[in-house]
Amino acid sequence: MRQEKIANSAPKRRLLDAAEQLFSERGFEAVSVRDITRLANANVAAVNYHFGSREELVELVLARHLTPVNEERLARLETAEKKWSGKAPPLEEVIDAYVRPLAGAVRKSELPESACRKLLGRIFALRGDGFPPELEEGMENLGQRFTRALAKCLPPVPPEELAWRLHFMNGGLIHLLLRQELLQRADYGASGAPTMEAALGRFIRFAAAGLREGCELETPAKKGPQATFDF
Amino acid sequence: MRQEKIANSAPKRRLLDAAEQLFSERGFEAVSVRDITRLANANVAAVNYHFGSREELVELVLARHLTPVNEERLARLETAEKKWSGKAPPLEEVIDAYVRPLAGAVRKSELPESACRKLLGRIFALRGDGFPPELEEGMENLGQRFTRALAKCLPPVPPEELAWRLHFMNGGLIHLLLRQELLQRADYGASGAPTMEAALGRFIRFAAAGLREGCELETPAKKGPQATFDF
DNA sequence: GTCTATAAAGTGATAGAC
DNA sequence: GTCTATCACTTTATAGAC
Repeated sequence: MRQEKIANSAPKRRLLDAAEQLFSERGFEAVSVRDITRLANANVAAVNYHFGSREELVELVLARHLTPVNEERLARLETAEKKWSGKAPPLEEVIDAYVRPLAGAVRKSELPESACRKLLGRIFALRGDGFPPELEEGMENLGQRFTRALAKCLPPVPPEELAWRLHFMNGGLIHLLLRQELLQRADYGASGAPTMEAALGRFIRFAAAGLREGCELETPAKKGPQATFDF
Repeated sequence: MRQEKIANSAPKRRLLDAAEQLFSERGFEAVSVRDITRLANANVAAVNYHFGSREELVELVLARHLTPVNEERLARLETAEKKWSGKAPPLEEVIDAYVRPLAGAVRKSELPESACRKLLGRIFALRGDGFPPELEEGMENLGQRFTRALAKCLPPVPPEELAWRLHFMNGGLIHLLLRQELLQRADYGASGAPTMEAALGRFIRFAAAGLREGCELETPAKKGPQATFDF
């Protein structure tokens, strides 16, 4: 018991922090054990002693950041569904349940905002290639759960079309996390408001409009100009 | 002169093909010179002899695929602008100029469709980190050129908001290229039509709706429900 | 052009001293 | 828990034989 406290204390923490920072900057593959121990001021053998292997450390980092986000996503979705008791919640509220937990994770993390944001982006970008089966399954379930919820919000959108649109949405979200610095001007958000919240607000509106495409026009008259352009 | 013909013949080609295939599967960082020479049935020294170094080979692959795509993007944009002589072309037509050249590149390439698609995705995902300055500059110019064109299509969208929306759009596009296999059912496209064209058609409609968000409602009455949900 | 041999540096992991 | 020393590879690149 007392041992566990010692095991979780300073050096292990330092290694974890160093690893997460480097992973966020360079990606998981491009960081060596020696890079981590150097930054953490620890011995070369420390990673293997504390985490078993480099691979186990990577999987720990993945799970540590992914699991709470996905759990909160599901919790928020259930809250929204209860709130609207049976009926489909507004589309924006479902998307909000999907993306808002990312802002919470960034806020709660001890990493700097940009590092945590990029780390989350790296993690989601890894999905389907290099993900441990347990996390892969969690993402799969989450995807199905939200797909069903969104389908209820968007009855006119056929399932295959919806799948594609959600794919585009996920791409936008990953890019938002991973490459926000490509929008170099940092002075967008007014006052001291956290950038992440503002960015997600913009994202929700963009994604909602994209997902809804073709739904809002109940009047058949408006369908004319849309058909003019052929894809 | 005769020497150049020999230098560009079979072995060099085989190396290039092998490299592109492996890069598309694993990403540029995860492929070693030995992986390439092994797949190309060439000697370990062949890459250095034919391309100078691993890095130069990577940059050649980047330029080979990126440059023609970006050139066609600009050409199509200019064609569209001439066609509408001064006035802003329809939004969908500008997005089309931006994304359709990707389908052309995939079609023209000797690589299998999925390999070429993923390779292009890997390339665009690399932008801003690991891009040679020349290509970085080209992407920067292209981005500014299209941003101006799209701003003309979307006068009600403020510049910062447009920048964010284009960022989301780019993310969706990269994800479409890189991770299309996450949409496992391959039987979406009807008949023998190339998947890439169909996917881009869907993407254009999604992106256009997202970019246009808030523009189509001229009637102030409709703004009520939108403001109900606060971001 | 192609090949072998080798240099010089880096990788994850571990045995065993302290 | 920490550290050194070391193993067994792998990496890119090149000199020099053929």
